[in-house]
Amino acid sequence: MRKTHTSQKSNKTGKGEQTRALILETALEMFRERGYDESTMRAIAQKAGVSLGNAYYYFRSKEFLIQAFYQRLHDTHIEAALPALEHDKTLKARLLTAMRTKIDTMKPYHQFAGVLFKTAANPKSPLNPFGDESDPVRTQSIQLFEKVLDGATARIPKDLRAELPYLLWVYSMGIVLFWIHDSSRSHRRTYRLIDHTVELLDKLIHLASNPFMRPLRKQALRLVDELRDAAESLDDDDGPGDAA
Amino acid sequence: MRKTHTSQKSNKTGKGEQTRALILETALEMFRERGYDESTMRAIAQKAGVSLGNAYYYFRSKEFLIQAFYQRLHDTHIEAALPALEHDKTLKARLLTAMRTKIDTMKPYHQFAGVLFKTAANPKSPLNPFGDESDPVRTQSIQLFEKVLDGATARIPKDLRAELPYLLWVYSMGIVLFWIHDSSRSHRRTYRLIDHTVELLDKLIHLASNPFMRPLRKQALRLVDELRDAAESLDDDDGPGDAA
DNA sequence: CGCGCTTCTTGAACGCGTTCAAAAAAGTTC
DNA sequence: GAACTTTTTTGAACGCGTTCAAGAAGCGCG
Repeated sequence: MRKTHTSQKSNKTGKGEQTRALILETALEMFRERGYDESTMRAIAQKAGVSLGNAYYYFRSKEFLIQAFYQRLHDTHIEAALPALEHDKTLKARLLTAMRTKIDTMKPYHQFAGVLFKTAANPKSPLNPFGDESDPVRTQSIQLFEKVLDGATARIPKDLRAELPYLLWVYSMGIVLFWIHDSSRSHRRTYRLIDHTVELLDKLIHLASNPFMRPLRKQALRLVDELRDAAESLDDDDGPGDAA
Repeated sequence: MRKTHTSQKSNKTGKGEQTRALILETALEMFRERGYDESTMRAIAQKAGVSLGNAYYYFRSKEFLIQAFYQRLHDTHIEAALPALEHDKTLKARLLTAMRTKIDTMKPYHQFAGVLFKTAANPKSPLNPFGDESDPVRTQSIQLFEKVLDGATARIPKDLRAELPYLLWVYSMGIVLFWIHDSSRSHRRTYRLIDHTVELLDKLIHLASNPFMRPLRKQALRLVDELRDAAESLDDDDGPGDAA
């Protein structure tokens, strides 16, 4: 896996890596244009000008192609969200921006997303958002909400503040789940849902920040911790997994 | 689809219905013993002593077999929950019983359930719990929580009370989702989660019932209504669906 | 019985994701 | 260059879910 210094002879980034990138780009393009089911491995390979087996040499399964797509989608979202967030100062506004740009970004892939989350719900799938394979994307997503909170003026107790990025990420996954099922024009239902839930969340966060609510808040946060712990130990199962 | 009156000549419930039942029972048994992936349509057909095509004559796809399994599971849960509920009077105790018996019932099918909810998360799947095909099971499930609430002594405002059965059903789906991912011994993590969430829910319900909370509660309930509306109109899509 | 009609049953066939032994290409060492 | 190893590439093959044209079985009616 050592890279051959700086490949001087040509602009290649390693022969294999080039093929890998070719296949990936071809696949992503095909997903966008034809959707998931139509983008068969054979079709992708053919369009990329490689053999079927070769595609499998670089991507263990079709799901790993989706995983790459997932990452790409997230990167695009970050690029859209960060600049937009600079204008917003209140927690509510910042949350709204983060969520709206998220849906904006995903919009072109609505039909494809259905498949994405179908497989994502499978505990054994590499796309499972709580699983190991999704760790990079998940971490980055949570970091985005970290930033959403950091730039906001709201005063939030430490205990809640610590868990909030994670909680907001889970919330965002719920919104995406709704969006997948949303067949209304321009997904207006999802945008409306975002408006309403963000407003409610804003109120809830302030309510939960009230000293009066401390005991209930503590209990709820303990629960969240437990959930998170559990979500993180999905590995040691009896199943054969995907280690071919 | 008209039923041929009362079939007088024999104890058959229609020739076809017999074959259908045979295939279904064989499939359910195989699911239990071998899990989902191992129970291929070919294997099911062979074990049932019919041809492969014949299985497809009665079940449009493999997923429709799971749908039947789903219904069966629910029936078993009802049978276990109703008697047990007679001993419990408080809301907390009744909720606990309902949820614990739910997991008890599903326990033998843990590995299988993973697949079940993988496909259930697909909007196009007949197993989608919000979709039309799941209507009977969903309605019955909500009715169970209706009964859970009816037998409880807690005083709950009308608006909340009206939505609560649905909300508790959604909650129960969340628990099941957790359970699917839970690989701890005897699923103790899930049981612990139930204990904690039920206690929290109990407190939340009482908190939300406080006149003080009326405005926030109203807003939240409006949101729930909207969510429910949206969830119920998933049909008119552009996709080809499964009408083949 | 023969005829027509519906219901039921069959097995071959298709395209899919995936696997694999083997060949080709590239890299390494003398 | 030759010999060897490693990386890359290939295409046939497998088992799967699903489809379909064709036939068999059941049934009412003359």
